[in-house]
Formats: sequence, structure tokens, C-alpha cells
Amino acid sequence: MVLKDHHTIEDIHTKVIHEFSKTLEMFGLSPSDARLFVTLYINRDPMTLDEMSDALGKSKTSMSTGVRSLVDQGLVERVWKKGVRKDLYQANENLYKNFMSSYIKKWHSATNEQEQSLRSIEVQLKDRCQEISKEKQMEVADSLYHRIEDMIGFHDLISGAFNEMNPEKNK
Amino acid sequence: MVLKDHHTIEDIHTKVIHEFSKTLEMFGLSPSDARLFVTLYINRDPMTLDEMSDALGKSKTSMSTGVRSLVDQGLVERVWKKGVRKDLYQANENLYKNFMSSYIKKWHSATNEQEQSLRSIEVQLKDRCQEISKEKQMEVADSLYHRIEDMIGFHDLISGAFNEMNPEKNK
DNA sequence: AAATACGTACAGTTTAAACTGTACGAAGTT
DNA sequence: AACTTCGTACAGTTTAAACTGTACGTATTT
Repeated sequence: MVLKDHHTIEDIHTKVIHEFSKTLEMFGLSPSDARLFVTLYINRDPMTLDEMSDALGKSKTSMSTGVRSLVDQGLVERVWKKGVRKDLYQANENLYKNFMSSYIKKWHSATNEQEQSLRSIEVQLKDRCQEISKEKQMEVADSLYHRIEDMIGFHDLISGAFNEMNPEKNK
Repeated sequence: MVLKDHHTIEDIHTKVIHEFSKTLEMFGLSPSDARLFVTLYINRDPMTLDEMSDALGKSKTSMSTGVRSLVDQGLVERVWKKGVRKDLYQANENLYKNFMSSYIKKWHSATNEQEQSLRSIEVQLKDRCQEISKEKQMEVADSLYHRIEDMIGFHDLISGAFNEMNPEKNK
């Protein structure tokens, strides 16, 4: 009976990992990165690459690249423990703050960047317009110009929307 | 010279498509769906599958599946024009309302669903707990229980954040 | 009714991502 | 200094997604 119970708790572990990973994938994590994070998060105590490898049944190499990706995203920290030679990694505690703020940051930098690109393309278009003679071409260029304007406006609205979504207030 | 100008406008078209697609990919569109949408959006006039196929250099089958995906997401509409036999598709005009509201809807339904799943797993865990005797197993189960609680709280916060992000106010 | 045009289902192919195992350099141990 | 242990670079493999071409059902035209 004890063995059966044990198996079921393992089962529940797996279910939780599977389910919560889906949410994290919506933040842009790859499925494997998401599972790795949830594993670390559930485990509480810092884990070594070998432990992660065991827990997920994937190679140590995968764990190495995966955990680096998570560290780069600021979701996991490398921690030290005296006497332990192996690298130890631990999931950051505050889920909401970590995921939301990195997510919002991602949107901000992306929309800003793309908005700048569109502005620069717009300038190129204006330059070309001066050399256009045909009526029909002018119409096409004009229509495109307005579309670019719309896109820039779109980026502004997105940027504004994410500005209002400040995760600090739920810190 | 006229030909060169023409080429450059084509070039600018391509650049715009490439750049704006990146933004739409952040809303969860696949790269190909994003390019297809931008093509339709820039073109203003409704397009046939063959026209899209020409514009993007992809097969008609790809256009067919791609445009269906866009229609399903409410981003593109099938329109009618008397005398035209082919199916015509047109990008919906209001970018912000369309993308934001479908995006927020996606987050809401996903977080709700996953929260429910976690609650049901939580119940399963409680059931199992009553059959646990060993001290050590109880600790593991208890820790997991608290983690699930944290995850549920996380989903609530996300849900709340997206609630405040109402696209209608910029309609 | 025969012929043509259209959209999509389906199977097969191409392309990209995830993953693995070997190998090697750096750090630690004996 | 020889021997382990550890993490990661790299090349090769597996797996999944995107895409294509053929084939077929439906609708339209002659």
C-alpha cells in the first residue's frame, strides 16, 4: 500500500509539472524549459544537474543548456552551498514578479525596437516617393505609408497597455 | 530608373512585412500566419488564395490552411464581391482591438482552465494524504500542497492583470 | 452533360528544433 | 603529478512542424 501511495504522489508531481508548464509556456518558455523550471520550483531545495537529469529523465547536457536559458531569463539562480562541489540551481520564489516583469520587459523592448524599425522604413519610403512620377505608384506608396502609420500607432497602444500592467503593486 | 524605384517599393513592402510580423508573432501567431496577415493588411483590398500565393511565394495549400487559421482567430474575414467566384479574404481593420482582445481572451481561458486543473489535482493530493503514514512522505506532500497553492495564486494574479487591460477603452 | 475552376484533404517531403553521447578543458582530490 | 569529477562544446540523431503536390468533391460555365 505504501508503495502504491508513493507512486501516486509521483503521479501527482508529474501532473502538476505538466499542467503548470502550460502556463509558463504562455510566457514564452519552451516546453522543456518550462518543465525544468517547474521541477526546480516544486523541489524548493537547490538541485544539481544530475538531480534534474534524474527527475526529468533527460540528458545532463539538456539540463545544462536548459538551466542556462532559465538563468539568462532571470528565473533561476545559481546558489552556493559550502562543501558541495557541483553547481546548484534554485528557482526564484516570487513567480508573479519574476514572470510578469520579465514578460512586460520583453514586450516593451520588442515593441520599441519594432516601432523604431518601422519609423526608419517610413523615412526610406518618403525618400523614394520624391522620385515617383506615375500616379498609380504614388497611390500604392501612399497607402503603404498610412499602413505604416497605423502599425506605429498599434505599437504605441501596446506599449501603453503594458505600462499600466505593473507587477510591483502585487509584490 | 522607374524599374529601380518599383523594385525599391517592393523591397520596402518586404521589410514592413518582415518587421511587423515579429510583433504579431508575439501575439502567438506562427511566423507564416503572421506574414500572411500582414500581407492582407497592407493590401487593403480583399485577396484571393492565388494572389496571396503569388505575393508570398508559397503554395496555395499553405494559403488555404493559413487563412483558415487567421479566420478562426477572428483576425481575417471572408468577404463577398458580386461577380467574383473565388473566395476573398480581408484583414480586419482595428489591429489593437482584434489582437489585444483575442490575446487577453486566450490568457483568461488558459489561466482559468489551468487553475481548475490544479485545484482538482490538489483534491487528489488531499485524498492521498489521508493514507500516508510516514513522516517523510507527509513532508513532501505538504510542501507540494503549498506549491500548488502558490501556483493557483499566480494564476489569479495573472487573470486580474489581464482584466485591467481592457482594449475596449481604446476602441 | 461535359468541361473548367476552385478549395481542401491527405500523404510525402523538407526544414528546424530538441535531445543525446562523446570528448575535452577546468577544477578538485589523492 | 596522476586520477576523478564536473560542466559544456560540438556533431550527429531523433522528433515535430511547415510546406508542397497530387487528387478529389463541389460549384460554375459552356
